[in-house]
Amino acid sequence: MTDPARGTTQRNGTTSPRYGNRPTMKDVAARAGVSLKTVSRVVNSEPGVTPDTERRVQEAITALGFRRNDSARILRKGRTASVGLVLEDLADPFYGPLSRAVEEVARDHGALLINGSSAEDPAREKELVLALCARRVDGLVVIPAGDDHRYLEPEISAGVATVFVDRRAGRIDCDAVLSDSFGGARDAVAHLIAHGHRRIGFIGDQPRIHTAIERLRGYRAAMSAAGLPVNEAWMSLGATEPSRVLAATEAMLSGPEPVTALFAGNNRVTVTAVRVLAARPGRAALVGFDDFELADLLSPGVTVVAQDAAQLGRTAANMLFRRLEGAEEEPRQVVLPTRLIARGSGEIPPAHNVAS
Amino acid sequence: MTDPARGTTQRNGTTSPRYGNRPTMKDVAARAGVSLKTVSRVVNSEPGVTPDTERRVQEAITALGFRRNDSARILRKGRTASVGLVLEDLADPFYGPLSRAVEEVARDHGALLINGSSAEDPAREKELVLALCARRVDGLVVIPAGDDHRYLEPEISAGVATVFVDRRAGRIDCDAVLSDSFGGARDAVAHLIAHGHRRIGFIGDQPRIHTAIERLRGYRAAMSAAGLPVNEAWMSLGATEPSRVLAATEAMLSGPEPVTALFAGNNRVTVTAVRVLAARPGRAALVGFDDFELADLLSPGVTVVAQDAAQLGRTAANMLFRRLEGAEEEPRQVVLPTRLIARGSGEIPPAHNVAS
DNA sequence: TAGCCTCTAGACAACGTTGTCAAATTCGAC
DNA sequence: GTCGAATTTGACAACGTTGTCTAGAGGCTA
Repeated sequence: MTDPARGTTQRNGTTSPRYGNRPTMKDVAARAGVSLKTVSRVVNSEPGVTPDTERRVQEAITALGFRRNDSARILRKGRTASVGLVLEDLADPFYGPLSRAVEEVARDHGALLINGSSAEDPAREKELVLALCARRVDGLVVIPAGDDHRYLEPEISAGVATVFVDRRAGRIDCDAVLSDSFGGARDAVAHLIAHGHRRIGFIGDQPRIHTAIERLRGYRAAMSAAGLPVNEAWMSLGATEPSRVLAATEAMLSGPEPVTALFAGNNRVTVTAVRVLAARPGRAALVGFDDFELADLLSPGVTVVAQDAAQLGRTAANMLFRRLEGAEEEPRQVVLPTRLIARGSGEIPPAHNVAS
Repeated sequence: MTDPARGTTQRNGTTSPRYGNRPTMKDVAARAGVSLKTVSRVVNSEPGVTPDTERRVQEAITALGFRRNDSARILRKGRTASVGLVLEDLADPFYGPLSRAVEEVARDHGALLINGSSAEDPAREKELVLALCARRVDGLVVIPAGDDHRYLEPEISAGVATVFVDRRAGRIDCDAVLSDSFGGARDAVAHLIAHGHRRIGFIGDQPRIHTAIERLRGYRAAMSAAGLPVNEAWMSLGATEPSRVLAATEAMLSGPEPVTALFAGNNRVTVTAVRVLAARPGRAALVGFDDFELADLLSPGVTVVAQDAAQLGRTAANMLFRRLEGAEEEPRQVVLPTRLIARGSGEIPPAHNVAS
């Protein structure tokens, strides 16, 4: 037995396919009494096959239940017709639509989507990205967890088209599609200031993450533009798990200089903040980054800076396929605008909240 | 040029890798002055290589930026270490956690996940499933859109392990992991009846979909167990897009025999129903199938029959890998229980709602 | 030093497909 | 009936990897 992939090399007939395995073009060819290449031609609808021959081949294909092995095809053709998507967590409602949008564009180009969740762990991001490269995906869409992507350089220069989404690539020059985190954050905080707030808290993601820094920058810019001082205790960057956000929120609302309004740095933080505020007496104002379903039905409705996740995905995927079709431009960074949606929670005046 | 996959066959040195393409083991071997097989041994950490040889090979690998081509490996080994997941829509918050759960199990088994959205279109489901089979995924997790899966028979008997989730397979005998749609729906409606409702509406998914039928059955069972008559106008199955659900809800609430409570057949229907009810004077009771984020923060909180999407995915993936590891049991159907979570919206008594 | 055994390394075929090229066949026109 | 062109078909190599088998180098014992 020189045959590694076969469990049993026994045969169930004369020239029929090997037992327990799928028939190949060779099997089809034998059954139809034609050559391998003719089968290939029929399977790929290539010209130059008599209707009669084609019929015989088709019959053999049906009879044997043949299906072309795309692994072999990929190896031969050098293109996998698949793109990889690495994101943080598919279960996060922000990434679902993004992933779906990438998938749709891929589908329009006849490609399948392989995705993986990094769980916000840089090591796992790298592991996933490299596994996808080993599979020779034609292109990669990456929502990075880490901040150093030099490990991707050999892959990119070997021809793996890559587009970063939502966060910039770290230490390499690469296509990216971003939301205007800075501007959006600035607008959010300006909105709170316009409604009379002077002590505003910011709870954001881990400082390793690009958007967290940008949003903090926007927060500072808005405060400074209004001539307001900023207290270190009003800014908290870290993991977005509920327990930490809860603690940070409580601390800001009850410190020596309690904030009267909160700016939440992403959808998960916002939801936790809503819970905390709902459980507290008094009402603090709140604006969140990212829109979320039902934000309008809460009371008060939650004011948010919305970014279009699907549009991010679509834009990135389109850039990717443009590159795959041979575009040789310099790496580009596209920044999509955000939109402030006022629903009430940002318009609660400070007087309602603070005793004195 | 007998070389299809290469754009240019020019070389950039003597034995260096081909221009514009990735180096192969052959290139590494040439550079390290060893044979192909030795490189393979190093790459796969096989024993029988001197430390010195190994070092030379590693150096060549690093210098050339070699990464093993998994397409070739897959072809040779006969296993792709990937599983396919076909679902309805990755952007739906119900499927995100499910997909993530499948991914985690796959990851534990060293496999990647390829997913595709059927958009609830049976033709597209079939197309996707067969594309995945052509890629020779080791296994398939399918949330079916169609109701006839005989097209999968040759694939399954050729060895593609397959598990259906959330909905039963149509016209074939296959592993499946389901939620107790019947029981959950019965509980939901019984809850409404217990709070005094006698005219209850049901808005569900398209009747082609297994869960829609089961939930309708549960609705009827609860009504009939309470000795309540059922009016055809109180039941509406169809697409879950907001416009239809809105129309159906309005019709039930304002017909000649208006309902005083609604049972919504899935998360999307529930959310639309919440919107409709919020915009109307008077309060109708509501229970939804599927839990959703923030259901507890609405006023009133939305009572739901919760199913654990992640658990569905995890269970299915585990069944899949058990099969892949050689389990030869009969096809099994696992039914996971649902849980009624009372939050208030189901406890609104009919008197509050109807004028007379 | 012969004989045997172990360990390292390489030659070669195979996985299932597609591109190239050449052979065989058909057809029409002279 | 012959020639040339067009059409259909097939033989073969190649994609990049891994499994098998064998050759050689080196160590040990007698």
